[in-house]
Amino acid sequence: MSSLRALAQTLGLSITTVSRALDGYGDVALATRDRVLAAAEAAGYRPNSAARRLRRGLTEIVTMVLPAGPGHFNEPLYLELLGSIGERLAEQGYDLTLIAALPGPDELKTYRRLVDGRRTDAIIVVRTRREDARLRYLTDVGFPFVAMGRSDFPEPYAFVDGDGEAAFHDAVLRLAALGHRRIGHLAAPSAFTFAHLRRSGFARALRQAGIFGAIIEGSADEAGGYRAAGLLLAQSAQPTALVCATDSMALGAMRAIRERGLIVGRDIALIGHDNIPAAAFSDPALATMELPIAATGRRLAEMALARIGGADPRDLTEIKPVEFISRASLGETRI
Amino acid sequence: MSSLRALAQTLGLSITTVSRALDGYGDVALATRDRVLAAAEAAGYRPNSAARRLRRGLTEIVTMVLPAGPGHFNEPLYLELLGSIGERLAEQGYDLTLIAALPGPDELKTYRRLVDGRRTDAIIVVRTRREDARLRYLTDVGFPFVAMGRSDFPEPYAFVDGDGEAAFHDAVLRLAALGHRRIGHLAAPSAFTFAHLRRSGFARALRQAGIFGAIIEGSADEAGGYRAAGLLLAQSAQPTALVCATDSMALGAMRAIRERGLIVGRDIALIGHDNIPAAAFSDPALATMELPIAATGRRLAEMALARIGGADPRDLTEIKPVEFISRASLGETRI
DNA sequence: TGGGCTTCCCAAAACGTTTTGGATCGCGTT
DNA sequence: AACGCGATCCAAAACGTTTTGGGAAGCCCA
Repeated sequence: MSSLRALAQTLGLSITTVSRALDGYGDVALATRDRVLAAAEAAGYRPNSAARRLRRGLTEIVTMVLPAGPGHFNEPLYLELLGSIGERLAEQGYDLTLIAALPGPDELKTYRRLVDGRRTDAIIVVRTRREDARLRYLTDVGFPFVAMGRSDFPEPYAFVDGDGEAAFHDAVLRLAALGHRRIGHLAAPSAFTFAHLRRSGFARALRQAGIFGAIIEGSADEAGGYRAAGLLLAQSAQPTALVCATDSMALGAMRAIRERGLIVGRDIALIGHDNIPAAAFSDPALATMELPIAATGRRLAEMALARIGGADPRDLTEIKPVEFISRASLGETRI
Repeated sequence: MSSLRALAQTLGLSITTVSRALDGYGDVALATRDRVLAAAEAAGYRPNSAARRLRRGLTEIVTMVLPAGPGHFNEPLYLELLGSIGERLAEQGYDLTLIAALPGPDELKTYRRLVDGRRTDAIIVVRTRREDARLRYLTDVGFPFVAMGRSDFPEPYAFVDGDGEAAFHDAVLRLAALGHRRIGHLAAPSAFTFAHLRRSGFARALRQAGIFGAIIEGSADEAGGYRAAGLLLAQSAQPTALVCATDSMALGAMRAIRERGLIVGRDIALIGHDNIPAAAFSDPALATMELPIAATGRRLAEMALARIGGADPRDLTEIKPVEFISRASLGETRI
């Protein structure tokens, strides 16, 4: 209905002029431009996106591939991230589309379909792994992408990440300052870079403070934390503090600790990461670390747009500081 | 590069024939068809979606509008929902796009942009309200949509919803059977239909069992539950059980209860709704009710596709049963 | 007067697909 | 011998936009 042609007809102008008026070219008389804008407004004109996309060879779509599936999908973090990314993209007239792909042999198929079918202008890769075939593939075909999180991938790529290494290093030193001398770490699967970095920061701080530590790996959810904490607490030299790779794991650990008759914050200090909503309301409230998700999402969106515009990925890397949030689970000074 | 034209050229066929061969028309000789399919496969041909969309007047996109913003966005439920909707849509070659829109005066603008710009073939509306201008608008302009949740909107529309009324009715009767005689309800804002229905079921059960109850409304998150529970517990006749509109509220209530020196599951029974991951790991584990989210998402996707195909919304309504999940917060039999 | 420069406008091509409305050929039927 | 018909194929139009490559006035200056 309300096409350029119709608008042009009612205005007695050519399609070209109307189009250029709407796009704000200096090419068209001011009076004409105002007339066109008024008419477009009145007619409720919205350019047909398919036509514009076909002509310009751009989809005006950014796609985020979610690590779907049990234990992966239900992280509150991602929803907030989606919200902020979408908002930022919308400011530029871009849409955010979502697609699920489990890690595994078929994972790349999803990416190939996106790339070959020109279904999107850029891809946002999340949950990066140390060895990540997705980054290799996208780099090889020269497709614009942005990663949330880092990878061992050697070539330059755009990313935003929290400084998990520093955050966990800092957390251990805090515990040490409180008097803790045996500290455990519930690590997430080390194939994920974020897990690896947090674990490294943890280990570095241990060495630096010259104190004793143990690391046990579990899945990054409540069940994983529960199981890993159970194993750790069964050891002879029980830790007096536990630093967990994620809040979900920490909540699982809380239960394991309770079941052993110990009290979080008194017998064992507990720290998580993410600051999920439930963390502030656990018993006791969970000390945690927070990466500002909204800002991260916006930055990811901006980087994606920049990559579409041809920006060099070398200029698009950002490691954000992580804020420590002290809560009751941290306990009082020890000794 | 790999366009129909290129394919046709290498095959010595017309664009028409190649196109029809790929679409499986009976119009083309079997031998030719095989030849085309093989060539397409070899060339890695993927139809340009913008061109196809322009020509067919379909976007092959379904859009979900998320109630963004604080206290709305961070519900784990929606992420899982997105995953299952997306998966089901992908089976039909449809993409799922996401857009954020806060309830408020500008909310409809978002919907208008979607509709007028033909940016999507169908819209999924979530967090329905009793008075919901979105349903009115979409119905008036005749745009295909599917709602997650019901509304007082009088005209027929497609929806999937959990039977919250029955679920809360049932929950109260369970508590009554355990001996509870004073039961409180932490309601979510009653403008939302889900909150209204859960409250109705609660109230109906009270009348039926002839027992005493109190209802306090709060926002549907931890903070709202904390506040509402605080108010309720400050009353003279303290309830012995609390039924909360959402798990998040229940987790907030837990903290309020603890702060008064009461023990959940002993002094006060507590029931939530949603079965969020944190519910199983709270202290004590939270009894709750669960709507199968994955199935709901799939159904929503199917309904959206059906509406795009022109199906009558009258045939697309489904109220799913809600499952009760008993956990420690329910406590033992009373009296 | 005429050439050159702006300013404003436009016709037509192009993006890659689907679909319409035949065209061609071979074969069996009348 | 002419006709009809099924089986294959195809040229061209169309979807609605952006962009290219000018064209027509109007004005200034020589």
